[in-house]
Amino acid sequence: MDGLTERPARNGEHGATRRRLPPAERRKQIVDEAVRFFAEVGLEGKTRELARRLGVTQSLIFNYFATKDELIDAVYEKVYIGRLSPDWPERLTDRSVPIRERLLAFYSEYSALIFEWEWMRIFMFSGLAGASLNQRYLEHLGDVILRPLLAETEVLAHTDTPPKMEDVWNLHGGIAYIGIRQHIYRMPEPVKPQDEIARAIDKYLLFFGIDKEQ
Amino acid sequence: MDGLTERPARNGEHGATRRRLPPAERRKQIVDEAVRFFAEVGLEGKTRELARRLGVTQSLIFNYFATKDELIDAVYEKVYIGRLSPDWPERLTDRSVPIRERLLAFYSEYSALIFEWEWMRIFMFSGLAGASLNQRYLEHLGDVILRPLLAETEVLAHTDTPPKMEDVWNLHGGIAYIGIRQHIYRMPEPVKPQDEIARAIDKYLLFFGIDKEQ
DNA sequence: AATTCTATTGAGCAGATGATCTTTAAAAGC
DNA sequence: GCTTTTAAAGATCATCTGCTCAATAGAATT
Repeated sequence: MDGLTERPARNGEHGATRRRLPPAERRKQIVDEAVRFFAEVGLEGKTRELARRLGVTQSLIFNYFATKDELIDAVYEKVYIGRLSPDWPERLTDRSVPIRERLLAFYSEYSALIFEWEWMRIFMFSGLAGASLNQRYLEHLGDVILRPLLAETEVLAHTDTPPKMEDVWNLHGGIAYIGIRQHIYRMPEPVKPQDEIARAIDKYLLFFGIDKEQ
Repeated sequence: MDGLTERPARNGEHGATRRRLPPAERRKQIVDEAVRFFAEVGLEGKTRELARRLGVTQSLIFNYFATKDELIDAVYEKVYIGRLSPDWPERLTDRSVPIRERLLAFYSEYSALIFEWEWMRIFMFSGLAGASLNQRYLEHLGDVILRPLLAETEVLAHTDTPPKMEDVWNLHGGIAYIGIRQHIYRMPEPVKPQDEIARAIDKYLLFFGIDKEQ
């Protein structure tokens, strides 16, 4: 109506208006910002607001993604891909290393990934939305991480109550909940998350009478 | 344009069109359906779709709620109010009963409440949206349930590592994660959730060397 | 410096969405 | 049975939203 609609603001970088990026670079820029943006406001965040944050026009987004769903797919891909390192199954089952050490190493690395603000929130948003990626990720996690972990526990367990898959999920859930509290419920971060993880692991091992040095 | 916009469908109840309800009753009907609806699709669910499910016109909703936010507030109120029974703090600290029994009783009742599909999802949606109700609920939970629980644990603990608030959160989180897996991530429900809760509690007590009969 | 190529903008459309207001008709009072 | 009251429907508005497309201008090539 007024001819002033959707004028892009200055680009944050260097405070100068930077136009005409190479397509691959611009595409990456859009996806990166979209990850932050959707993590903050949810997948129903509006493309005009995203464009404003990018300092470009809204129509530019549709030059790189045919539909908003396609952009969301790119966000999913960026966030989900490479999250589960393929060498963990091997390291978790390396019996030359004490189980406690293996667990500490795994959850030290893994928590650094999943306690990330963007991952945690997009994972939750996509879970609520019923995205199949979410369920597939958890199935995969169960198959390549938790099930092997159960097998390791079974080998070492000394108690008469045999370990069950649910016990591994309980260990995992108790740790994941640290991130949920922080990033979804916005509660303060524990002073030393790594210590809490270690205690959760020790609680788990003790329950099955597993010696820490084993 | 065509004069056919937004004609309400038949009301599900008795298959008959039921019109002109007493205001209090209609209001309750709207809130009840809104709870289900928003739990399913999120708080950005559209009022027209809600009206369709109710079998009424969209404008009727705004006859009972000035704005959509006001409706959402009513949903929050309905879902949050009375969730934390006021007599739990007392029962959790009743030392004439063994701690394991107290914990089992509490989490048996509490999990029945929080493992509810609607609660779990609306709690998560409102948490992601940053609703203050969410943080206030968790603060309250920490104050009246978890902190007293820590005190009880401290009294009975036999180990040299003193229990910390984070340990109680870990117990709680591991249990809450059962519901999250089921209702947010849509994974299958554990066969016997009560058994898993019992195991989580035993794990917790064992870690602090607390005798189950104590 | 002129030309070409194409990343980006500017303008706008069609349908959706929260909200308003007038009209209709179900039920209570007489 | 007629009147009054008001719950609910019907119509519509202003704005928002995903998306399209022609016009513009930045940069590489010649």
